[in-house]
Amino acid sequence: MRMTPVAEPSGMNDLPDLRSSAGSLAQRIHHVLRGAILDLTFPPGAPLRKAELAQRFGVSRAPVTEAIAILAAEGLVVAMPQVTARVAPLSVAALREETFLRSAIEGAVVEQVAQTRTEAQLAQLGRNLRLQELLVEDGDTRGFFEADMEFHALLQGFTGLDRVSDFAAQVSLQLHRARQLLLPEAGRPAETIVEHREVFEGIRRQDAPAAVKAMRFHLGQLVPYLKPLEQTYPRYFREG
Amino acid sequence: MRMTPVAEPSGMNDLPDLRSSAGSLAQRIHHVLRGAILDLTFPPGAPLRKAELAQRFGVSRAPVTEAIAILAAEGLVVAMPQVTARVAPLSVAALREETFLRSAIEGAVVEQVAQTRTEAQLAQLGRNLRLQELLVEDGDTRGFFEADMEFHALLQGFTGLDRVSDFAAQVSLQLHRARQLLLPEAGRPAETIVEHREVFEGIRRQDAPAAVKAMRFHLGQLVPYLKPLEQTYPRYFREG
DNA sequence: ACCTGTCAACTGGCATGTTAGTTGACAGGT
DNA sequence: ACCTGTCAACTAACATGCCAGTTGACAGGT
Repeated sequence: MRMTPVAEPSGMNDLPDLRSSAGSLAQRIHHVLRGAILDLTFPPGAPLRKAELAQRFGVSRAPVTEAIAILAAEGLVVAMPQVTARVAPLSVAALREETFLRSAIEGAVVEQVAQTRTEAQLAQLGRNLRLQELLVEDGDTRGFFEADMEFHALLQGFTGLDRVSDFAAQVSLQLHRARQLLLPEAGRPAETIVEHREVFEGIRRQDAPAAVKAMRFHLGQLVPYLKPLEQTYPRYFREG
Repeated sequence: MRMTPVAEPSGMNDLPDLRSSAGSLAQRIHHVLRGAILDLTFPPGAPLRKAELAQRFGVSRAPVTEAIAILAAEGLVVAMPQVTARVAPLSVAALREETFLRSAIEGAVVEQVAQTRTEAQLAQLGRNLRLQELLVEDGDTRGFFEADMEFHALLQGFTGLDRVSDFAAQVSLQLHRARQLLLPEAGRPAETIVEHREVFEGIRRQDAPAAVKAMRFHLGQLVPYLKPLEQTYPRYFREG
């Protein structure tokens, strides 16, 4: 499997402004850094120096310390005492594990939704699918990526369990980063839509086993891309 | 369903010593506080005053601040800006959600383990089950609780995915606390062992669907106890 | 050339001071 | 009696200083 590397992040000079969002400085900084790590503005391995970040945000080191501590607990940065924290490297093993967990959770989600879905929910999913098709036709890869996430978020919301989305996201943090690198894979978006439609069909027919099977298949499709990804971006997978 | 309240935590004057375990002070404090919250030494609603904790541990407020920030991110404490952080209250809704997620994950775990289990693993599970029976006969509720957790941990370990245990634990934090309160429910341990045996049998016969069904049933058995639990310990479920 | 010990610059962990926001008691008005 | 405004004590958030551990360069020995 061959891959075209995407343009890599230039550096880390473009962080969103802190004035956005609310909460304590520490919370806002955590939010901004988290976003920067997830969209690869801060690539795996990038150092997070507290003094430097504090200066960049125009604050002291205290709130930055707190933010980094939380990121470390989430597994997005690796921090050892007395050593500069770094954005956590990707690892094929971790990505496999997340795929396993994500399949488990999202499988259970569609299993339930297939049994409880309303016509209104079905319509909402249908609209999202048509949007996905539109965006692929337009070649809007980034837009498609977001519509894709929206599809899964809709399903999670339909369970009526409002923390499920949070856990699902928490479990997919590394996958989220990996998918950024896989975005330009030509062909995948088209296949993805077919798989999404399969899930949708299962839900429409209230055929829970079929919906579960389709969802698991869909999520498993990422696995074959992982090894080549490691070949293409060895830097992001190394521990150094 | 009637319940006998367990003796409630007397206060919070008995924290483990910090000298145990390694890592930075902040990490160690996080670990100690986490344990105290999970075993209800710090009951839901208990205030976590930074200066007070700092003094108790014989450190400054900085590492305590970091530890509490992480606990807040984990959902074990609720923290609002400028307001004293408190141990997160229990909530029936949250416990239901965790049951859903835990069933999803542990269901997927036994599904895989049923297909891949070795004789050695089977023997290990068998030993654990006999230990559970012994502890119930002896009326060692606490010991049984730990053997129960060990049973689930063994299964998670058998997947060969070493982060699965962590996620499963992370997803079950509130449930862990609730189970502390349910420990003295007479009769449950005996039933629990029957349910565990059912799971074990599915795995032994390599009958994945049966093992999954048994595990889901087992985990779902907690749900009927939640409402009465809320009646018995309203203080622990209130937001105040 | 390689390995090793030393040292200086750097960086993070922790302590502490300062400030601003919150809370609860109390007084005064209705 | 109840509601409301005021105020003092408390507490968390953040800034900053200091010290100890780490790193990488360099010198000297093999």
